[in-house]
Amino acid sequence: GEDENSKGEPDEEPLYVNAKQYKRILIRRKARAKLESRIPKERCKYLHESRHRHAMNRMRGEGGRFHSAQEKGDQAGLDGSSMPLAPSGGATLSR
Amino acid sequence: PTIENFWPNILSEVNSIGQVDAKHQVLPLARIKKIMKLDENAKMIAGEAPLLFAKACEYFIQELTMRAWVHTEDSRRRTLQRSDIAQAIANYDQFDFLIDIVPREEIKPSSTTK
Amino acid sequence: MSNSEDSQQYMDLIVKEEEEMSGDESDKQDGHGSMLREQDRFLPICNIIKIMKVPVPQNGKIAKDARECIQECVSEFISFISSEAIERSVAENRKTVNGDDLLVAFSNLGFDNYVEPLSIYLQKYRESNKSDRNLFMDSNYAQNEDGATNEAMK
DNA sequence: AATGAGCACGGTGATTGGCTAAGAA
DNA sequence: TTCTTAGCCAATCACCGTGCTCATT
Repeated sequence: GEDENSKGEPDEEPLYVNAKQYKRILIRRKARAKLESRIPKERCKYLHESRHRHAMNRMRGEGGRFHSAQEKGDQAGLDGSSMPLAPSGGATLSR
Repeated sequence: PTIENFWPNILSEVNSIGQVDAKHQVLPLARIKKIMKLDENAKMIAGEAPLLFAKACEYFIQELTMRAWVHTEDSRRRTLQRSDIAQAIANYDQFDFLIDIVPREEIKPSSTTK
Repeated sequence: MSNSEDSQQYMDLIVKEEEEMSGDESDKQDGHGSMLREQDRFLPICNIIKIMKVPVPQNGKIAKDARECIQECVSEFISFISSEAIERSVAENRKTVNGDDLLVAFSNLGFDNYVEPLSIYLQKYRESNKSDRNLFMDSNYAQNEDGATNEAMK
């Protein structure tokens, strides 16, 4: 059952853990504390600047998905060679 | 696919393996070794150690995810979230070593800790 | 006559120091020791997701928080077991942590379920390596099934 | 002899964001 | 109901694996 401490402050109740792991948990706590200063406090938005730029510059379909290489330069208007992609009409999404 | 069948299935799975393909692993061995090397007491590491960890991590991820998904279904959701993992850790004493990584306070739903 | 053209050289070197920083703003180095990146502390998130999807039904989703949570748990899992295994190898005056140290560590820390599958996996890995070596070395001598080396060689 | 650390190199799969349905609230 | 968010695509390039030398046992 619950054991309420005589003090009106629920500071820390005894937390029981796996007896086989208890000692190692304490050792790991100290090891992580030593590395704490080298660990950034929060996760960054992306890992690599180059891959971020790559994703931003990539060709995208109508639904925001990445699309096969069509042309890198977004300036269209060369001669009207037909592209076998994007048949007009119909539904846009499919699972 | 239930929890009581998990380890028996793993056992029959390893038994059916013919030759161990150390080449194409799901988890990169170099990264596992790097994490091991973060320990200041680590000096030399045998080549079989990262390979064993690669398999062990697969089992660990699957079991933890499976036990967390139970709580996802209990809450009638279709998306596994962090609180489900916190619940799974709190309900299995083999996961006690994660008590600092995912503290007990993170358990959102109404349920008395036992 | 003193000159003043040297400074250009330093400029080039400094410019050449093109470092890619992942974060947007200000974390470069803190105190003593280089900052650890996520690539050094965690396994790739994409591989983690692949494994997580195995026990989850096909139409199930996985939140971003949950992925990163598992990612952190796996790193602690490795460090936790490693710490025990390394201590055992040091206690036996060995500099190298081997697979058997890990198996003992799994057992001592209460991961009894892991021991048997990993033992079988380790055994199969070792005999796979031996058979590969025997084939490449010299195919003059026949090999034994149980892996015991022929002792009648002189 | 056997085996791992530390390097350089080349091949390759992890990384990556916009849109919108799926679903948490 | 409202509004947050995870899956969906595939091309680059950082990193993983490999093969070498050298050290240790």
